[in-house]
Amino acid sequence: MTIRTRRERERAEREQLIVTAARKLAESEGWSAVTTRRLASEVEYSQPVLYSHFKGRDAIMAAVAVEGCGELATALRAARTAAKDERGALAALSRAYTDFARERPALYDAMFTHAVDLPFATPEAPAALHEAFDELRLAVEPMAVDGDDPVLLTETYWASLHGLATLTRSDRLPPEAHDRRLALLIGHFASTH
Amino acid sequence: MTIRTRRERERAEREQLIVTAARKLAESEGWSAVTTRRLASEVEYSQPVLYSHFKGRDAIMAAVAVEGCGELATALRAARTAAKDERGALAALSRAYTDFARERPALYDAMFTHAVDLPFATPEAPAALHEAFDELRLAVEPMAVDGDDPVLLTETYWASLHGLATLTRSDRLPPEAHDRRLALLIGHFASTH
DNA sequence: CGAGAAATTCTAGCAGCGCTAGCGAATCTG
DNA sequence: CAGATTCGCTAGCGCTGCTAGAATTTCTCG
Repeated sequence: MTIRTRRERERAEREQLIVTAARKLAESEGWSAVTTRRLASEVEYSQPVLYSHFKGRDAIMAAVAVEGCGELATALRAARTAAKDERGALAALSRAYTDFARERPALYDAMFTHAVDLPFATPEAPAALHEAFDELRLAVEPMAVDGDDPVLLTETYWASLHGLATLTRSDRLPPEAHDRRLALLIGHFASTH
Repeated sequence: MTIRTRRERERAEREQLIVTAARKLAESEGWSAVTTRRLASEVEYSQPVLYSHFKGRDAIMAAVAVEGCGELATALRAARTAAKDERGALAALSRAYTDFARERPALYDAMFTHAVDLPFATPEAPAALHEAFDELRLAVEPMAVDGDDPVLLTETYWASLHGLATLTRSDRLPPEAHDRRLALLIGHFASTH
């Protein structure tokens, strides 16, 4: 029994090793550099070992994405709770969100750009994902007026942040005006505050 | 001279054939199905012919993207000019934009999601791209208040539409509430109209 | 302790990818 | 019609994700 648990623990550790290596490699050289061969050599195992942990390359990306959601949630919470009023909280959270996307592009892509078969807008979605969305909701909710559905409003605001983050990072929007676009967005969503 | 022009015309026709085939293939089976071998067989030439027209696979995607921009501009113009007032124009254009992304996902990805080395936010950007952005601007501009920079406001609104389109299409936002999210967005950007 | 069973990891390989060198055929020039 | 030039082809390189089956290690039990 103890042997079984030890082996299971070692297996879990190796799985974490793989996810960490994949993430590190993606962050430093982009997802195109994360090949199964390269990743296998990085963790000092052979290729097929990866497939005993994950269904395929995409499943590894999904695991990295879930990790990223947890960190995004943490970053958003820190920004939100440090602000002194509701509008300040929304501004700080928005800044934290787009900073996260800019500074960890590979992680962000795995989470929100790359096609990945994670359940999202359902209860079965990973807890970390719900946490990140809840942080958004806590900052956006206070801006709701009269009949606004808070969840729908949060989804809409999230989409705006996501659009700004992705279009700016791919140079489809000039980066130097990012702050002013963010201010415009906040201005329109928090006009009554 | 006439021989030269004839050959140039034939070359241009073949190039268009490639772009059209690439687009068709991408729309029906996704970009992952657009391999150089498959595309070559589709146009009934050998692989290396593609490389005499385009630098590589990405350049073919870029050509498809430019075509897509032209069609998006057309769709946006039709929606905008058919509306009877400014707010209606913004609503119609927004709907047309997200419809375009939903109905032509591969085309939309080539234009705005896939990393592609097209000049975007510069004067050297393809004319079709400027046309599409101008359509957005013409609909958004009337919503600007006092000191708002119309271009920045357009960029911000575009980002919001882009975020809604991409997150909805990848099932990261529940599709059935798309209309209500769009209404919320318009409500916040056109609050004074 | 040591042989058989079971679990695990590795080697080797498949089919397909983007891309290119270099040869043969078709076309144009004088 | 011969020589030069352009053109498109065949063949191949190094890579990809993924997997079958052999080989090795680990555990079980007489």
